[in-house]
Amino acid sequence: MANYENIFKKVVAHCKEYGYIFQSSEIYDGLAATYDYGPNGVELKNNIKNYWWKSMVNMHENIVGLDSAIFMHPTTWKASGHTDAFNDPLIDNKDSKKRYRADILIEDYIAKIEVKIEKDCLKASKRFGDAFNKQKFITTNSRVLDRQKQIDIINSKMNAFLSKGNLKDVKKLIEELDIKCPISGTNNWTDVRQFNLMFKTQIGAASDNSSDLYLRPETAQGIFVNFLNVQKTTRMKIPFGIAQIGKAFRNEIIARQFIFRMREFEQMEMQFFIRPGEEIKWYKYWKDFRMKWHTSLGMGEDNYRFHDHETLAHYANAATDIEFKFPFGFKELEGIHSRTDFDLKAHQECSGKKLQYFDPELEENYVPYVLETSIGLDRMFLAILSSSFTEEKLENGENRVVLNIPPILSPIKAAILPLTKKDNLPEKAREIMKSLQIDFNCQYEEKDSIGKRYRRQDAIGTPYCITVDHQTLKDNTITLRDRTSMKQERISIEKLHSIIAEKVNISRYLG
RNA sequence: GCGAGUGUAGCUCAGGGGUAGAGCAUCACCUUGCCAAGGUGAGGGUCGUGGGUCCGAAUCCCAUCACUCGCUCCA
Repeated sequence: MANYENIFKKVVAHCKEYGYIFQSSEIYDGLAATYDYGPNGVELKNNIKNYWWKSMVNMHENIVGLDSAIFMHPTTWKASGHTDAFNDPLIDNKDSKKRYRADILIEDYIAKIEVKIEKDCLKASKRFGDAFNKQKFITTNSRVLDRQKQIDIINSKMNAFLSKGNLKDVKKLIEELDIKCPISGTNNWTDVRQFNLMFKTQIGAASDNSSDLYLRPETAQGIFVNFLNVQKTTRMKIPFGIAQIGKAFRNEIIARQFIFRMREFEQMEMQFFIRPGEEIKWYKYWKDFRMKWHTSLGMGEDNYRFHDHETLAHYANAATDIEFKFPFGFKELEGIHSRTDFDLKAHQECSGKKLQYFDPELEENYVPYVLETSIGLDRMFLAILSSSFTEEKLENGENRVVLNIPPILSPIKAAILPLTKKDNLPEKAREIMKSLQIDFNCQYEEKDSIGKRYRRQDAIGTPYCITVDHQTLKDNTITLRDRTSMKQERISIEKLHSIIAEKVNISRYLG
């Protein structure tokens, strides 16, 4: 485990040293869990986006793209359930230092009373034997009725306090019920505090007549509210999908582990609209398809696994995660959720606009069901970097650090290196650079020894190094060095373009 | 928010009351020319910030800020 942490630290340091990721606002001591993508980072990120977009949008006739705004009408979040579900009242026990959701503490207390009722029933059924009628017992037995009354009172009090945001009374209720911390066994509680997991901001420059807005906590809702716009303008027929890449914001209580969990992050989402009743078929299809996308990159099939959810979110009836083996263990990389018609129905109710589809085959109107695939772009970035980071011991005893990034995703595809700075080699090298850079991101370097330049390119994951030497001037050949094997091959300049193109050709991966 | 740890050069770190250090990196010149480490020279730091103790603080004390890790949350 210590070794894993070590590798993770090295990856983080490597990201900074080679221009992949910087701490945000570093000159002001940084901002917690916020990071900037440097020159190589932004290239890798764009390449990941492109690889996803190609596979999801361009290669599916029935999936189209969208880029919806980060600002949305506040009612959106009412409809999606985020305004309620993203608001957690939290309370700490001062003795055990444990933090709990205040409402769950109370609910657990209620659950205990319910267990008592069950026990009463059990006892009674033994006593009455076959004549026992549970329904009748519950509605008539005075002890059960008392317990039920207690539950109802607690529930209504809690709901009243929570909906009014009356946190002091929530604490009072916990104290009245003498709810104790399961760890410390004491009722030494802090005040209840509200954690709003959505970022709030205002629209309108004058603060007195501005209205509250939220930064979107997921991109999906922009797709749902545009469902009809997209369907009508593209004349899509169900089943069809809408894909979107964009930033989302969550005020996580803790945001840690480098770019794995940030408050500002980027998602690549696709919502697939289907006939009600066909969700399991499509759930299976997308599970399979998305896993194939991941393994197509060749980063090792053992590094991925599914984690099916047992408890489901308020909108889902089936859910799985694709987990990746990060340096700190298997963690969620992508989610595939069967979201039923929860979202569209909720928007239909909140907006008063019909969000239905007329199915010509079935000759009926319905609110489509939705199958979602949602992958964290930053997590994908971290997955690629942490799995491609390699420290090697070479035969001559030297160490080499190389990023074995899948070539199609590498920020730089080829480095063009004149062996020396003289004898017209730089001019020749720049000539080659010109012929390649329109199709491939290339880098020219003439500083330092050739070995040093190779290692620098290894460290940023450049798949090919092209070295121009004196022989090049005579016969138009160069040496082509492969990043992973370090093998060199003498080839003619005319062949260069097709060799690189073959290596980074997307159909090699997704074909 | 609580607990622990860390802040010294671009990076990795040493120094623990008496003139601010090393390696790597950077820049210049020379040398070499296919796998990071040749030579000479140069630049770069109010030792996270503020206060205190002291003749004197990077060093001791107090406060504060930031980051890292752990706990609570995670659609």
